[in-house]
Amino acid sequence: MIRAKLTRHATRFDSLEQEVFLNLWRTYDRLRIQEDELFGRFVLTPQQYNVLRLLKAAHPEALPTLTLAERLVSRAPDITRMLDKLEERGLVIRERLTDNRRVVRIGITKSGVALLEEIALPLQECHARQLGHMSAADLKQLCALMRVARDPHEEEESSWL
Amino acid sequence: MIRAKLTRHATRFDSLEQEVFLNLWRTYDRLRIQEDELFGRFVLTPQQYNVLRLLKAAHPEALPTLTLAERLVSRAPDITRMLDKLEERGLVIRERLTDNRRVVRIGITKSGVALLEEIALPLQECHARQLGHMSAADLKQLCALMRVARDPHEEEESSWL
DNA sequence: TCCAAACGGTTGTCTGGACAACTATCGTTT
DNA sequence: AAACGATAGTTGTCCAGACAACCGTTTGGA
Repeated sequence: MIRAKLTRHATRFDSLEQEVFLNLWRTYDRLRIQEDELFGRFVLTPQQYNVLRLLKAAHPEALPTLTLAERLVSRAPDITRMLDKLEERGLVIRERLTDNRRVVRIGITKSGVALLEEIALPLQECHARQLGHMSAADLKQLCALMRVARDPHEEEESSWL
Repeated sequence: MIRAKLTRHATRFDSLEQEVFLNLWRTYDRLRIQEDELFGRFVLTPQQYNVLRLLKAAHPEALPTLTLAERLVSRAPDITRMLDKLEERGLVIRERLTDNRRVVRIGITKSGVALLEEIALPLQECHARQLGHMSAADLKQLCALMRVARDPHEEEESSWL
């Protein structure tokens, strides 16, 4: 019996940790397909949506470029060009401060907010399709376990959410 | 009290489902940074490593290109070019079957196997760094919950692992 | 037996992500 | 006040991921 268990892990995964990571990757990938399809309809990448979401949360404040980049769910070395595209579409505005001309503050525009509102409902439906089959208790526990999992990999209280 | 709870979710997430998905994304991203660094040292992407892993598991059998693509953790429309690169480096070989000339079978080479063996130990260390702080029980539960989460999004028994 | 559809991969092309090198601005030192 | 380093973004360049169009091969009828 012990043998059987060992064999199972030995053949498919090198370790329990690897199993978790591959499960995480797979799960993320499967769920992401849904999101991609949704955001694709609005010509947005998930990261771009995240930028807008954060800016709306900060609204009517504007955020410095790099502060914004730090708060994103996923790392974004490409933040400048992402903002270029959002600015071209009139979803955000850049303003260079007068007291410190190095800083560029980013704010969400009216049409940015409008786009978010347009997305809100279909996004909720998307979330329901993704995870609607799970109980609230399971969802909470899943959150909790993932928080434990990545805890050592977060620098002190980074506010990515 | 109820108000406070509602407010918390209302401001940061639109729903519990969204919270789970963003947690998943974030957790995947944080842990992936470690893997990327590791595979980068061997000039491999995680997907390329996955290809080699699957081929080694199938060894000495060879797998048709698209069968291989299906089994990958993450979707790979780019499978041809990925295999091009692995072939150039002599890590895999392609052979066109004589009885059905449409099919290209992919096999891992000796030096492919050798590379995997070289990676094995540092990879284990990487996994330990990623998730070594969690108990086996928590890891198992995390796996179980993720399996439930993506269950409806898997076509019948896809063998990605 | 000949043609259309299906299969199995490949290629063209575009976009996004990654890292490093660079510019402009500011604060501080001497 | 010139010079150094630190800060805040930007740009150059390359590679991976995505989708669609394509090509050679096989198969299953008419």
